[in-house]
Amino acid sequence: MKKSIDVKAGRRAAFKDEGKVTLDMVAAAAGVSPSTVSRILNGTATVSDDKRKTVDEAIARLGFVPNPVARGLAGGRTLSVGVITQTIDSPFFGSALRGVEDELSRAGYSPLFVSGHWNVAQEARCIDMLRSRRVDGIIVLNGRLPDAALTAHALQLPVVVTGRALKAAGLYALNFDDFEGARLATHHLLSLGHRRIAFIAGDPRHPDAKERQRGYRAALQAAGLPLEQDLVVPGQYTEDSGRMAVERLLDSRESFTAIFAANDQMAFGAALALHRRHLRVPDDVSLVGYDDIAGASYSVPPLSTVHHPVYELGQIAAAAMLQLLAGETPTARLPAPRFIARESSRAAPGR
Amino acid sequence: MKKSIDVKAGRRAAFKDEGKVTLDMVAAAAGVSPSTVSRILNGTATVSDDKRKTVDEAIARLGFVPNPVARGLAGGRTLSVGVITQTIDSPFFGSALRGVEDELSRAGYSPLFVSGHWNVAQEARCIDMLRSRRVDGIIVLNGRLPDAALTAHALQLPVVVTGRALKAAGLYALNFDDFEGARLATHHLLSLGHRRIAFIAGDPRHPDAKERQRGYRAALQAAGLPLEQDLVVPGQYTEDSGRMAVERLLDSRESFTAIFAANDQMAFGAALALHRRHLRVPDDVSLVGYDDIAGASYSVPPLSTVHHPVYELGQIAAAAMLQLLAGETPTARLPAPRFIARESSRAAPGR
DNA sequence: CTGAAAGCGCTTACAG
DNA sequence: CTGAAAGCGCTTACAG
Repeated sequence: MKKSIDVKAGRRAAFKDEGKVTLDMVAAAAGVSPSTVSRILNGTATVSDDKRKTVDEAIARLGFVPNPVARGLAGGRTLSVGVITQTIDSPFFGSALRGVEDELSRAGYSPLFVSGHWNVAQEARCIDMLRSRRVDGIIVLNGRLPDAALTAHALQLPVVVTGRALKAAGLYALNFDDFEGARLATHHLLSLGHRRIAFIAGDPRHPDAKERQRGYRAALQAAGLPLEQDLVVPGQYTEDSGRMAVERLLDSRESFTAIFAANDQMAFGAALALHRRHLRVPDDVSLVGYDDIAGASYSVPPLSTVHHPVYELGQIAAAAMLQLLAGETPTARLPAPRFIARESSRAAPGR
Repeated sequence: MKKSIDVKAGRRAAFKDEGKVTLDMVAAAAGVSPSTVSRILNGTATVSDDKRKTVDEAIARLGFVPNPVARGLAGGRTLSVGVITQTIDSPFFGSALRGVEDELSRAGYSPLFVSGHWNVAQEARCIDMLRSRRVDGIIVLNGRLPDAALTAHALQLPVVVTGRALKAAGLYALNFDDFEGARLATHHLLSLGHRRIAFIAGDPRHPDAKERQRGYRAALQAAGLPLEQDLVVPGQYTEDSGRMAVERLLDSRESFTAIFAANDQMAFGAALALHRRHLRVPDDVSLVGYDDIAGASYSVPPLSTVHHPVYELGQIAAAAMLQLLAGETPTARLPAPRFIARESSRAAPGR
């Protein structure tokens, strides 16, 4: 339900008008036409050096700042790009947002962040909202929007999407190698001599969760170990689901010497469950997470995990968007995942 | 350095034009003037019921969505409010952003998030950017901007600021009671029988850090205990500063049975330092934090801390902004801090 | 209660 | 290389 708000009334009552300087004023001050000022501003067409100089001076002297709103109306571009994030306060995507912001602002663009909450309907509404605000392009950070919806929008304005592999006109997809990351993590545990490695799976609705599980399996297989179905327990990427998964595991009396959780948040939940049962990490059980979120290096003990360069993800996504906007074809790829051994994992007992 | 980007070229080459429907088209379809459609859209002036009906139908049939960019230019309002956050990926402010977003979107407004990075110059640039984008108002989440700068801007457009007490025309300030929160936390430790309670102070450049220290002192004083300067160690609100503070404390051979860290991040660092020295929490040392950030309930052991309703902070700040925009005077206050006892604190040894 | 007209601050074909 | 003019899609006094 929209409240109706009489802004003008409030404004009139309380705020004095800002003494804004317009492009026309600059033109008058420099003794040229507005068109010329506009051209200089945009680097369109060629302008004689002396005119450019007087105009530049006038701009500086008057402290002129172009009005992006007017620019948006007249030129069809708003210098803003929409960013659909799932939860704006996510520990994982937070730094991606910073990466986007930093990269975009270099080129004079601003991000418009909206949250989809992993909800298709909500994400669709975000896109409508962003398009009604005439953003120049849209960056979609993961989410559950169908590929078809994305490719359809990409026909109308540039789209960069993360978390899936997809090829289409006007669209660029960026994806982490979750398979490889999970393989590395599992391999780490194997190389420490662990043979019975439990796996706490992520939310199966996320494609990355499936990839991570595939990586876990592939590593076991490469080591010639069988996949024990009983050591694989479902989770939802939340702390609490990690805690419950370990409780279930412990109650099943299945033996294991290590746990690989498909993300750090579940690993934290797992650590708590182990602590409650008086099992020590890593003395009794080795624990490995995934993502390397902010808290990972300061948990007790510090968590061994797979690091994804998330800040770079944001930066690279933004850079790709700028290329798309410039009519170029992006080619950047994401850096490979790196395993970071900290203190939550050590050699298996008796080795 | 700004890259120059020829957007139009890219757009022309790759994207087909969106078949947008304009207000004029709606007017034509409904057989009324554009003015009338505009009035109906904005609830300005009175319109006869039958016209309203035909117009509403035309809007629905054509799927018309007003263009906020044009609205912004013509009406002087953009239905967007700037939000200066310090670090967009902060564990503390993250949920405030969600609160802002949720509340604003109810009224059809969108937030424009920018990061000030606790840097006055950067924050000032953010404000310039937001104003050049013609936001209708600005919400400043803490930060270091001088009060004078804020009150000056508030003369021109509504400003809501958190993290400081300030009264001025067009401005509304919202502040947590950090003094009280710290008093509660210290009192909790005292009531458990702790007498030698170390305090890890926050970044002294943050006013809340001073308030928290005041609260600590006040509680000791109320209990008739002297303030031991040697038990107060400086920190910067980061995990690492918490870790170092505890190391310093331990090296000083000062005796203490509990630690109160001025924020959770420092408490995590403290916990790690204690762990490294083979001191158990809470068996050997009780530990209390402040903020109740996301990880606090899942650290090992779960951290006792002071909870500030940060999501509500965002919501209330946004609601106050909407009131300011409507020419009303906000009166909402923030809820009081609450102490949450978890497992990192327990009775002092010998009690 | 409703329209015609001007204007918000820019950009961009169209001429020259 | 540069200007005059039209236009982006709305809102809002001004009349009636």
